[in-house]
Amino acid sequence: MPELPEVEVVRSGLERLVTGARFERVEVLHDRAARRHEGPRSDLIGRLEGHRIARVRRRGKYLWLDVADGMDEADGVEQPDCTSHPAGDALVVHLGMSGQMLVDTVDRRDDAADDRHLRIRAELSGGRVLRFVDQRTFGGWLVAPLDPAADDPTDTVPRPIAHIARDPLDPLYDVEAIVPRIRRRHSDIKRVLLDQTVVSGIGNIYADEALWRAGVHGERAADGLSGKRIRSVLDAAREVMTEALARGGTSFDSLYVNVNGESGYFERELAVYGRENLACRRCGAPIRRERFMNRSSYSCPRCQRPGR
DNA sequence: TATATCTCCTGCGGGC
DNA sequence: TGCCCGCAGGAGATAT
Repeated sequence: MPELPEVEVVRSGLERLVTGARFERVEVLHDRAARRHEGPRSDLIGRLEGHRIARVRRRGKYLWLDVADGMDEADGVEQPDCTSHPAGDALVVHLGMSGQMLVDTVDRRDDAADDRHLRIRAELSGGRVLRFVDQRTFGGWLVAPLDPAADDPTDTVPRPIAHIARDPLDPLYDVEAIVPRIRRRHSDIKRVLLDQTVVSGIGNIYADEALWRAGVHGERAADGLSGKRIRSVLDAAREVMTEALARGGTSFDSLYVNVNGESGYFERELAVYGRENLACRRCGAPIRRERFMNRSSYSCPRCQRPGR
């Protein structure tokens, strides 16, 4: 279940392996993988083939590849300036529940399990192959124009994700501006944390972990919490995701892997998520699992009081 | 306008 | 062994 740390691990891997490469051949093997692209799959393919990957960027759980005209290093031709913000298109990728972006060399033989769930395959210059593998097909690719960011005209963001808020690891993340926004919401604090238009990158796992660290129950009303409490929740979210990123992300199974197909190790350090009936690492009380928003929420009944 | 709920999807595990 | 059902959950669509 890729959340911000897992997506950042993938982004940094892609940045290292595919920046500067050119899309030579793109195959969309499953329509659902391109369902959010406006236009037929041929349009998506046409806007990638022959174009070069200038940068790999991320906001929250979305990552995108700036695609620019121009030749790559192998062509021996001068490249355009990648440090500016190129107007043009971006390949936007969302991993959904089970998406993987795998980078291999052309001569690697795909194994059967990957073949079964291979949704998009892209041959790149330099002999690499970028494969989008997605078992549950919640993820996908789309190509869209880059627009100036609303809060920074010198920055750009793909148009379909302009509504996504900056995440806690973003240099322009402004916690002081977010706290009053959250305090105006008449909704459960966990529901607000999962709203990607308020703060992005937080999913079910890290929401539970952040709330546990801050000692706040997820069903507390956001507009009933003090600014200090909300700030402590947001700070806890940033801390836990920073720690998870340092350990390569959280993996429960083979569904989340980096670009080399390797898993992260943060699952071992989760305090509440997936630990039903196990002792709270802080007070020893058994961790409780409850249904919330049609999914599971984990909390400590002693450290996190639901309030009145 | 704000908030809540539904829907999509596939593989796994448990129960029968 | 095979079938059925619940579960996992991000985010857009739809309902209230």
